[in-house]
Amino acid sequence: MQRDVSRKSLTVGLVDPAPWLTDEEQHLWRRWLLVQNRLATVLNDRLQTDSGLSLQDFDVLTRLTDDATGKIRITQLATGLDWERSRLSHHIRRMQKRGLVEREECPDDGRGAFVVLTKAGRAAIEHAAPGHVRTVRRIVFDSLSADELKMLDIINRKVLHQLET
Amino acid sequence: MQRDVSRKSLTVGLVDPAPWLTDEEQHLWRRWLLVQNRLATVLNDRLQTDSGLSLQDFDVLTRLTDDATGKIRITQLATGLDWERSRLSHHIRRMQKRGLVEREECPDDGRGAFVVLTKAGRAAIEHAAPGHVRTVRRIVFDSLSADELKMLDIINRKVLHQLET
DNA sequence: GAAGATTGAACCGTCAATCTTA
DNA sequence: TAAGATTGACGGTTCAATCTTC
Repeated sequence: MQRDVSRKSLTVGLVDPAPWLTDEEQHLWRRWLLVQNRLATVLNDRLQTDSGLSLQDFDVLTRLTDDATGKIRITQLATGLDWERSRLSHHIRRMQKRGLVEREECPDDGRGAFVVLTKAGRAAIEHAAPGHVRTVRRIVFDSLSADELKMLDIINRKVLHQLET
Repeated sequence: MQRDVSRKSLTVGLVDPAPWLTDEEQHLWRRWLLVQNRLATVLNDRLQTDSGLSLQDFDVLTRLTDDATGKIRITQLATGLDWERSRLSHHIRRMQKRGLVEREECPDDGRGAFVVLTKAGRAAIEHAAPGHVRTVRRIVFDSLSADELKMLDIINRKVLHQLET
């Protein structure tokens, strides 16, 4: 493989520079970043247009419908979403203002709190889900073969594992 | 494959609901989103700690070093980064305040402007690049086989293509 | 003191409006 | 009128500080 000569200047003068990415690696890497950004943007825009929800709203509401009672402890929800607690707290405040969720005190633990799905919140996700699922299906699952999907998941497991070190 | 029964409630009452994702598909999909978020977070944190640059700063500076003159027209840079022009404009202002880049008028086109790499900007990316490349190598390229990398790029091409429709 | 949660400040990204020049 | 670019307002995210309860 060819080294990327356009970046030679970055390594001049260094004794043992880290090897830069090859052209091929760099194209792969940039394309990957591009897909990540575009995917989030497209999904968000569709969802927003179709149902007035953001991808984040959708994720929160989905977790709430996962539970039969429609309510979850804040920290548990934050962990499940892989969000910081403060991020969730801010987001809940904004969703509450729009009537999608409510807060509720926790009887067991005076420090704790629940997020509760409202009727409007349930209606919102029921309205949004079919279209969103169709979009995800069309962009991801319908355009990749079973083998590709399997390999993609293996790759993601490996990268995730590497991210934890 | 099993349908995800926990989500049955979302489709009750709809005549021809879009099929929800199967359990397997949903795990794959959520893991993919998780990897995207974690990857960006980890790379950003490392870069920030090691060199005081954000991933976005790094991208901008890299594009500037790609050009031998170290300056690019705003719109061209925005296109290359796949950013909105206004986003780039805001970002350039913040980077300018930190001395990493400067603006320069365009002699050919009175409306246009260049972003120019400063000495400090060049020093910053030369300092940041080796560590960042090492991180990317470790997390992505070293942990995946040649076949997996090839497949990953094919997958990304397909998804990207699907995103354009 | 530690855990659950919220808050405010600062920064980032998007959108619509604006300004200037072609 | 359209293209290049900037701006201000607004919502989203992080970080550190805070408050309460365990």
